[in-house]
Amino acid sequence: MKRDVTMKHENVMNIAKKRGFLWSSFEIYSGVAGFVDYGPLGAILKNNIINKWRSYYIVNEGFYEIESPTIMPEEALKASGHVDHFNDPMTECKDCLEVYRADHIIKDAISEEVEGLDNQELSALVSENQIKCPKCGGHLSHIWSYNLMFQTLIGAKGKKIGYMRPETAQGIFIPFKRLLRFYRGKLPFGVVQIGKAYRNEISPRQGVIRLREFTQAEAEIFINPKDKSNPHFSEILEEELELYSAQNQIQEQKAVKMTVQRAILEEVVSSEMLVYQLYLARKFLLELGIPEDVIRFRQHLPTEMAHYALDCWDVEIKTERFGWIEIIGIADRTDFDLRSHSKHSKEDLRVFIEYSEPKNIKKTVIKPNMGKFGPYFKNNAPKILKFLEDADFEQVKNSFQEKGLFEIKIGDSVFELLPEHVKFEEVKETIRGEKIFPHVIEPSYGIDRIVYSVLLHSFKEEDERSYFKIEKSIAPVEVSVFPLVNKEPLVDISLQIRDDLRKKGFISEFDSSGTIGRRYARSDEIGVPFAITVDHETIENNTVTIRNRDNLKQVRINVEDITNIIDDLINKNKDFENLHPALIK
RNA sequence: GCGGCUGUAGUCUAGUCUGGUUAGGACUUGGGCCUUCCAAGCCUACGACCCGGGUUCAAAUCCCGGCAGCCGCACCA
Repeated sequence: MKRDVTMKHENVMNIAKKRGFLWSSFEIYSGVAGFVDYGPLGAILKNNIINKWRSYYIVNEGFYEIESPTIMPEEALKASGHVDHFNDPMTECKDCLEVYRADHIIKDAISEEVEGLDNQELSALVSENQIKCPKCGGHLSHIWSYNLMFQTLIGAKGKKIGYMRPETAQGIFIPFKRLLRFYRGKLPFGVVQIGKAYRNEISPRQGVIRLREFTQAEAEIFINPKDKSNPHFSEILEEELELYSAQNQIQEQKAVKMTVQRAILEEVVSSEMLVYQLYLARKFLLELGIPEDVIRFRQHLPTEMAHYALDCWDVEIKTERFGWIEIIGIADRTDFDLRSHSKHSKEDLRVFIEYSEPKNIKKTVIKPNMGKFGPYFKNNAPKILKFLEDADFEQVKNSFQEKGLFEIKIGDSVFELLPEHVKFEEVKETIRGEKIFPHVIEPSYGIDRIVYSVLLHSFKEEDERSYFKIEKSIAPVEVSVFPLVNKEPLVDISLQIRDDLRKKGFISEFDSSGTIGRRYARSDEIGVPFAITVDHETIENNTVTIRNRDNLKQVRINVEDITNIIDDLINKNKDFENLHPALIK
């Protein structure tokens, strides 16, 4: 039987809605596309995923987290390029009402690069070249800007334009000087931020895959452009990655599985630091329970890569409904952002890199003979002095030999420098280092898409049973507690056990409604990994059964051992099969 | 944004074409009975015509607008 490929997606989303994982927002007001609510279980799941992310990047990598505002002033986003990039010029056909990216159809029509032109210039091109609707040949409307950023006004007078941030990254670049000082001036260092970002998508229609408000977890790793190594590189040489390089894509080949070592040797991935981030992303996804065979790394084609990026890889997850979707982007952003913020803010955002050995250099400087220089040039002397600081002495010397003078052009004026005005002097200088803009390696996780991937790939349908096989370390509810029948004293004992579990920090639920089978089914459906059942034997010998969601097996354990055993299973990652084998029923 | 299709409890659905009594059913859920291990059964309760306007004595039903969903196109630095 041929299965509808969208079935699984539908079923997952239905249960997610029914059981409180994901809802579309503002439902009682008909909803607004591109926004979702995380329900009670969805919110825990999302937080569990985020906390695992923190354990990777903050605990293991030693990066620190910051939190910056979600509203940003226009200047900051001008510097980052978002004000220009997010203003897409649009036009519409007056006849067939088709809407186009104006720059795209102009570029296609006249085969010229039109990037950077404003709407008026684009409109002029349309009329000069008599560009018509590519579909029906109709007249095109005026060109307007569609801004993908949500705009707002800051302050009571509402004069200052602000935008909801389109990515969290900028919030890390802007306080770079403070961060550099926090890390005591030494590269490399990493900073992370987890939070909401906003993009006013034209037509978001893929549910949680394309949201107008979404959660990003981003790390910005600042490194020396001349040293993109990673201290753990030697430990991961033999790790395998499914790499779908730009070359593979262009030549219409398949993705290639290769070791980390080979990826670097063959220059498939541009740096150790970048490939280490790919490895880390894969490890993280596997630990969330996402199967290996639905993960791949796709390199951006030169044409799709942001203009500032040097190398960029998407971590993609295979879905039945949407094909391969990007859930993590890992880019080498070079020094674009810091350089740009530095230019716009006029703050020096460079890092002083000390050479391992100070460099002693000899150079010849042009030293003015002020006794003659001053009286000769008079009030022009200061600017000529400044000019000579950067001048090439060889050039001056040669000019003296050939013409007996050297012409200095400053603005519209020309000055004649004579040999008697200066002397050449050889000086020794010690250079201890240089100031550079660090490069940035950025892993950027789309948390909402990861939540979707976790739900999608943990969903199991077996016979009459459907459930989320959510990795136990991120399961929203950790333990269910049931009385076998809804009778005292079983109910009372069950409630007591649930409360003990809660006191030990486990999210635990009690259920006595319906039959035991129904309760297991309800518990499975929300992915609770373990269920404890209180039965008649409990009264006799103080034991209960613990049931494993994934294989329905039960083990009888002592009531006193419950919290320790749950702790072993969930926090210490102990295998259910290795619990008290003598007691397996 | 454009075009087509669709909107009835938490879910699936009858009723809409041909306007007319209290919008019917199943599943789910809550309460109770029964029940000693995987959605059984019985009793009982809660629960809906997407929103706004129009036509009409009367609108879930016809018309217009909005919103949302699905499909196609476009868009997705």
